[in-house]
Amino acid sequence: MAGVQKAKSEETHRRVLEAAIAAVEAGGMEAVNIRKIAADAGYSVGSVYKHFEDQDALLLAVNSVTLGRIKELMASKVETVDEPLARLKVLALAYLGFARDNRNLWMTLFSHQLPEGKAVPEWHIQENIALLGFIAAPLRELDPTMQDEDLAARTRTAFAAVHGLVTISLEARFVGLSGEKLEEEMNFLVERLAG
Amino acid sequence: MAGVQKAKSEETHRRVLEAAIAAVEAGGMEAVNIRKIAADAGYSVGSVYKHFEDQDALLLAVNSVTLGRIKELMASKVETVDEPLARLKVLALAYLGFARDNRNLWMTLFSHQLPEGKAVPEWHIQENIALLGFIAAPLRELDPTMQDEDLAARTRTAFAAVHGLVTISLEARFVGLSGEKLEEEMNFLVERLAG
DNA sequence: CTCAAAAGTGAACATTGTTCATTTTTCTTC
DNA sequence: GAAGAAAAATGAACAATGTTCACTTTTGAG
Repeated sequence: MAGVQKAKSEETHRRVLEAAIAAVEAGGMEAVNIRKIAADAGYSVGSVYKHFEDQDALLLAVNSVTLGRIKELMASKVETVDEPLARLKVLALAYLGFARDNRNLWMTLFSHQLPEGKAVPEWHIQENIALLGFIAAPLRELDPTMQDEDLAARTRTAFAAVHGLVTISLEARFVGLSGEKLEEEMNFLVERLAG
Repeated sequence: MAGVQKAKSEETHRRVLEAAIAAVEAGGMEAVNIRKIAADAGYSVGSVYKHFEDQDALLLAVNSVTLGRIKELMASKVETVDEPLARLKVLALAYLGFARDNRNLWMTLFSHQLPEGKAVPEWHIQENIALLGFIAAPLRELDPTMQDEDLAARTRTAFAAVHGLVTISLEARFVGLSGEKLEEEMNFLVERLAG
């Protein structure tokens, strides 16, 4: 009759996290209200704190899931294209597509900030850096002679540029480009940077 | 003996806004606590609300000042360089420099989000778009044959790419490039996009 | 069966954005 | 200058929400 505690603990963790993800999807970061999350998941407020140290930790967990989804999406795209430059374009468009289709998750991923003094945990930094691998590989293929250090810098630059275009396109403060035109600009950007 | 009301009103507005700017500079967006702002400015909470509809409006005012400073900085740089490509590089590095030197103001400018349903006021959108003019001009010089519509899109793309590089470099979640290497990448980015 | 540990609860507290009835100051009119 | 209206300023009170913790219930081990 052993294992009930473990199963219960895991289910609670999962259901709380799922409720938090659903809340973010529905209403963005601001919608993560501990009382609401607890009620949605079917527990009391106290139980949430048994599984997540505080609201920031919960949001970090949500962001970790989001990053996982992005990584999964990119992994599925990588296999479909051989030619390095074309692959980079597909990756960039996939990243853009994810942001468009999952606006709230994506914005939470990048706008949630830990309070001053609290450092981003190393495992989460690694999750982010892992994404860069998808970009580094084709860049390496395009220029095998590049030094490792330069490749690393160039990879970050390429990612950052694409990320910026996605960011600005979603910003209400700028009148973003929409639809096809945006995708054209994305292709232009990748071609100029990597071509 | 007239004009006292106007002067008082203006001074209160100014001092509240100054306190809010100081708070953001010192501790970021989260440091904007109405009670603290009121105390710092030397007024009661109620007075803050006589001049700013709510916290979002106050932050919007702070962001407007920040944008003004960025604009001023860019305007001062534009005059120093004739050659279009070099001017773009100077502008990009100035933008990066501002973000580094005014991290909290810069991050507040781009991470403060209005609650769902509240639209960014048109005057603030215009303030943002005004920045693009600095970029559009040299791009036009570099390619006078470009269609207006294409120039507008290319301008946004160039700005977005630079903005992305700045963003990522400030993100704790990524291990950003630092110092000289970052400036090298910025120059590379501008050259590839506009050169 | 008994007791310790883990899971779960929810009242209570602290912080903070916001409102509004009230007071104080300034302006206008006579 | 006096009186009333309008504006400026106040701060207590309310509501929402993150967090804690003493307590109850459930599970596991001996």
